[in-house]
Amino acid sequence: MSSIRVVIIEDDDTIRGGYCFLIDEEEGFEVINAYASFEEATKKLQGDNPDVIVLDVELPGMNGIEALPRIKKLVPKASVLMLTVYDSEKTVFDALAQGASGYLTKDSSADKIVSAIREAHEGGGPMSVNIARLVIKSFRRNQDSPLSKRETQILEMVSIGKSRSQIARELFIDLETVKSHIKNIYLKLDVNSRADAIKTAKDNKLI
Amino acid sequence: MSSIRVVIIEDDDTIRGGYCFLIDEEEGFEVINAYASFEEATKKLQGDNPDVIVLDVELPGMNGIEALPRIKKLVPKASVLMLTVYDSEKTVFDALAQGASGYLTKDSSADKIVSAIREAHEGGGPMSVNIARLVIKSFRRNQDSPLSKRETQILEMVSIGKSRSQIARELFIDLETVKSHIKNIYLKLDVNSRADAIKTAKDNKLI
DNA sequence: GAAAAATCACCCTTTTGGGGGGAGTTTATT
DNA sequence: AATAAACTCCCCCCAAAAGGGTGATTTTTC
Repeated sequence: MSSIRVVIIEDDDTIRGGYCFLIDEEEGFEVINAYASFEEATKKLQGDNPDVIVLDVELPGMNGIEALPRIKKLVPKASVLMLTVYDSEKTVFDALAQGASGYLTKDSSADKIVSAIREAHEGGGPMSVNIARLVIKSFRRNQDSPLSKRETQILEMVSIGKSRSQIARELFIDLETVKSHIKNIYLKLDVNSRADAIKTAKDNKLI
Repeated sequence: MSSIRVVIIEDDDTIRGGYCFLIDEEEGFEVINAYASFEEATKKLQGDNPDVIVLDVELPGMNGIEALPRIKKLVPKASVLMLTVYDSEKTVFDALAQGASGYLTKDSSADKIVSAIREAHEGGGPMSVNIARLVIKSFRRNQDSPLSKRETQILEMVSIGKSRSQIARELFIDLETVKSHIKNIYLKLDVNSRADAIKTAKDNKLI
């Protein structure tokens, strides 16, 4: 069984050194290379042929989020584990959308990071609890929505681009009924267009 | 410092007994009650005043997902930790939307469950790696989209209900240009309506 | 039995959407 | 330097859809 080939991209010398040592020491892990920036890594990354790349989000020059799609292009088979100090919602979701395999905050313990690398390599999705909390929160619906069940259902259909008549057909109700529901939705949300209704609803996690 | 009050709802006698013992034994935890179904739990739940509820998804009678909103209504301050054998995408997301605090598969080790209860109580979002993997996968964009950057951007705006003219205004381009982009999007996706475009795009994770 | 939700009806005008065609400029990529 | 892809804008057409007003009936729910 060969070792998991790890590459680290992290600008802070101390942290980089620490991770290097700590991961390389671990049984079954091998740190191939460590870079202080994406620019530095870019030419040698393909040669390194890493299984897992530990990528800092806050990087000088091109940041981790911007670098991620380029890295995926250079070494598509590598799993990328994002490492960050800040857990801002947008950054996390952007990273996940770009194909990050996992997301850890830097306050994670050494063995958490090591096991996260292993999990990422095995196809798992390691996440620190505060990141998971963010994600879970983003899924959570508002429990006291002003909208009725039917209204929520219809707004959901509106939100995926369905027309009134389509909705009417699919719910086996009259077009007029759909109009009426949408009118009430607009009233309750205090908007007067589909786009505004969708925005308001999403902002308030009604859909 | 008082103990974390835990209630377990799980139909399998053996598993329920095991969890009961295992959690109650733990320092700082107290199992107040354990039920075999939601129906059984429903009357006594408020009196139990739990901090964390461990809720099985596969329950006889009303299943865990259906029970979840009712439980949240009975004891809103309790964190609910879902426990399941199956990790189907829809079930997981439904549970998270209904306000589950965390989601574990039953193959999780004893101390993982205990620490998950603690994390849930502390406001974290415990998730087993396979669940996290699901969630991450759901965020991941298709890396080789047929759509151009601009087209993706416009489709994204279409997908949140914006009209052509709104899009034109916001992007500082002509209405005709937007039409043209949308025409090309339809061509590439082989559809001929907004709703179909959105559906196809989402199915293929283009947006 | 009152209130909220869900259903349907008919009026009106404006905007939007989808399809057809063509054509110029910029930006990559080779 | 050349080709392709992306981005931009222009014209035509017309049916469908959206939004607003006002009102009424039935079913659920509390």
